[in-house]
Amino acid sequence: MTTDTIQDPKSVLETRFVDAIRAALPDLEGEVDPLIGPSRQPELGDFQSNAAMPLAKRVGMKPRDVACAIVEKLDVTGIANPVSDESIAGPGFINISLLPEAIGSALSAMDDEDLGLPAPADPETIVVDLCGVNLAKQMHVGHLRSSVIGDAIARLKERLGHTVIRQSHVGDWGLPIAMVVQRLIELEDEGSIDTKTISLDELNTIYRAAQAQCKAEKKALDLIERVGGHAKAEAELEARIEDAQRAFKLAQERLVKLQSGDERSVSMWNRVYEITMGACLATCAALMTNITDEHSAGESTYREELGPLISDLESRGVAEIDDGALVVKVDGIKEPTLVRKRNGGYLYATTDMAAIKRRVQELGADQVIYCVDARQALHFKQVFGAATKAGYATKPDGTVAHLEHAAFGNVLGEDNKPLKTRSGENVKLQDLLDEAVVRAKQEVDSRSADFPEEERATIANNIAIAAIKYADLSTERVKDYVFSFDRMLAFEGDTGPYVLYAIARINNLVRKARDNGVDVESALSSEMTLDDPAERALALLVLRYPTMVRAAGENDEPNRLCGYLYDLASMFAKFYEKCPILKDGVDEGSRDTRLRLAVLTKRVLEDGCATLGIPTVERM
RNA sequence: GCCCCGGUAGCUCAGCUGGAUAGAGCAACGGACUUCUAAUCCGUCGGUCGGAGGUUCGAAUCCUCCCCGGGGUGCCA
Repeated sequence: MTTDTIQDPKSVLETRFVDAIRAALPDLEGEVDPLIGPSRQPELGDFQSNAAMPLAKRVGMKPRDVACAIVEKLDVTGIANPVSDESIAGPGFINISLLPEAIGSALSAMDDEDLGLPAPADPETIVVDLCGVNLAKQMHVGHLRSSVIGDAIARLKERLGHTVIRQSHVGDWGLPIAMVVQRLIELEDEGSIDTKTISLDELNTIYRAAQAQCKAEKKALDLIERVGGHAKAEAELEARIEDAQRAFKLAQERLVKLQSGDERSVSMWNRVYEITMGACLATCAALMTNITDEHSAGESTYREELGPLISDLESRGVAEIDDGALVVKVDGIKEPTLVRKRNGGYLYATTDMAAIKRRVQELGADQVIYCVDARQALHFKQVFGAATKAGYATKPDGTVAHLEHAAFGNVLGEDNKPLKTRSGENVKLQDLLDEAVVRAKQEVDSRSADFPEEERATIANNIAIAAIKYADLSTERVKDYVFSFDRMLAFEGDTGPYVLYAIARINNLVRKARDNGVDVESALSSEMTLDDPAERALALLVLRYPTMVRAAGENDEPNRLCGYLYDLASMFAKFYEKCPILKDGVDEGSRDTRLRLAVLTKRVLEDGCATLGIPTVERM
C-alpha cells in the first residue's frame, strides 16, 4: 500500500480523534477510546464519535463542553468536511461527513486481492470440533447445525489467516456400537443379511432395535422395582428380561472382543464404519461443507490413550476416588467430572479429555472450539475444567489453550417443537436437502425456463443449499430456530436466495456492459468519485466488510456476517434502483464509478458467502 | 432444589457489546415493470423490548428479585 492512499476511514478518524482528545484534555490520564462508529442518523453524517460523554465524567466537565473542546482541536483535513460546533448534536455526539474522494480512495485501497483483510502476523492454530456423527445412524438436523455452523466458524478463522484443523468426533466406540456389531454378526450367521450390500438405513434399523432391547431391560427392571417384586409383573416380564440380558451380555462380550482385536469383530466394525461414513460424508459434500474423511477423529482412535490418561490422573493426584468412581474435582464447578465408572469403564468425559490433550499437545492448538449442541454445556464446562487442571490444555511452550463451547440451539418444526417427521422420528438430513432442491428446482424451472436443463439443476442445487445454510447461520447461534422451507426458499426478504440474486444481477450488469462495448477493465480501475447518497451509503457499507468479518470470526458468530451480507445486498438493490449505470444519459465518469462499486460489492458478497460456506450462482 | 440458556411488532428474527426517534422480512393494504433481471424497489399499518426495582447524562443492552418457556443436573453418549 502506498503512503498516499487513505486507510480505512474509521481507523483514520480514530487516530485523529485520539490526537484531538489528548490536545483538548491535556490532564487526562489513562486509555482513550474515541468511540467512532457508523452514524446512527445518516442524514447527519457518515460517522459519529460518542467519546465526549464518558470523558466528561472523567474530567468533571459538561459533555457538550468536552465535545466543543474536541472539535476545536480536531483536524480532519483530507478525510472529512471541516467540523464545527454545528457538528455536535444531542448530549455531545460529534458527527463526521467524509469527503467523497476519501471514500473513493478508501474503496480503491480495499479493492485488492484480500479485500482489506491481510493475513495476520501471528496466525494461530485452531481446532474446530464439528459434525460428530455416530456409527450406524443417519445424519439428522442436529448434525446440520454442527456441520454448517462448525464449517462456517472454521472458514471464518481461515479467512482471518489462522490455521484450522477440523475434527469430527465420530461416535464410533463403546457398548452401543458393540451391540450393533453383535447383532450384525448374528444376522449374518442366520443368512438374513448381506453385509456387502447393506445400507445405512438398514443399519439404522438394527441399531434402533438393539437400543430398544437394552431399554426394554432397563424399563422392566425399573418396573419390577416399583411394584416391589410383584409376582405377576415378574412373570410377565421374565422372558423379555432374560432375552434382553442375554443380548446385553453378548454385546459386552463383543465389546471385549472388539477391544482385543478379534478379527471378525473388527472387520464387521470396519464395515459399519465404511457404510456410515460413506453416507454421512456424502451428505457433508452435498451440504458443501469442508468435512471429509481426513477430518474424522473417532472416539475409537483414543482408545489406547484412555488407560495411560487415567493412570496419569491418578498418579499425579489430579483425580480421586469418590463413591467408587474416579473423579476430577475442579474449583468453581460443583459437579465433579467422572472419568472412570465404579466397574472400571471409561466415560465420554474421559475420551473428551484425551481429545483435548491430543489437540493441544500434538496438533498444537492455541484454541479448540466445540461446535456442539447447547445441552452439552455442563459437560464441556466440566471437561474443560478437568483437562485444564490436569495440564492437558497446556502447550509444550507453557501457554494454555483457549477451550470454547460454541453452543447452538435446536431446530424446531413449525409447531415450535423439535423438528420431527409425522411419525415422530428424527428428520434425516439428506431428506431435508433433497426436498429443498426439489422445491428450488420447480422455482428455477418456472423463472428461468430459457436456461439449459443442466444449468438449471446446478442453480437449483446451489440455491437450495444456500437457503438452508443461510437460514441456519443467520440467527443467533444459541437460540432455537424454526425451520420452514416456505420461508427460507421464499426468495423474498432475509434469505440466502436474496443475497445470491444481488450477485446474479451484478454479473448480468457486467455482461451487459461488455455487450454494449464498455471497456470494463479500465472502468474497474478508474478513479471513484461518489456524489449520490445511494452511492455513498453503499460504499460506506462495503468499507465495513473487514470489520464485520473480524467481529464475526473473533466471536464465533456467523450470524453477524450473514446480517451484513443481507444489508449489503439490500443496499445494493436500493442503489441499483436509484443509480442508473448503463442507461442513456449517464456520463462515463459516473458509469465507471458505479460499475466499479457494483463489482466491488459483488466481490464482497461472494467473499462473504465463501467465508460462510454458502454457495453462489453466476446467474439465476 | 440447584445451575445454564432463552422471552423484542400478529408470525419469523435483527439490534454492531451502554448512545440520538427500537429495526428488517413475512402477513395486510396502496404504489412502481415496452425496465441495467420485479427472486426487486417505494409507501401505509403494526411495540408498556416478559414484569418490578436499581446503576447514570443516557438501558432492549449492566445489577438484583420475580414470572413464563426450554435444557442440564455423578457412573448412557
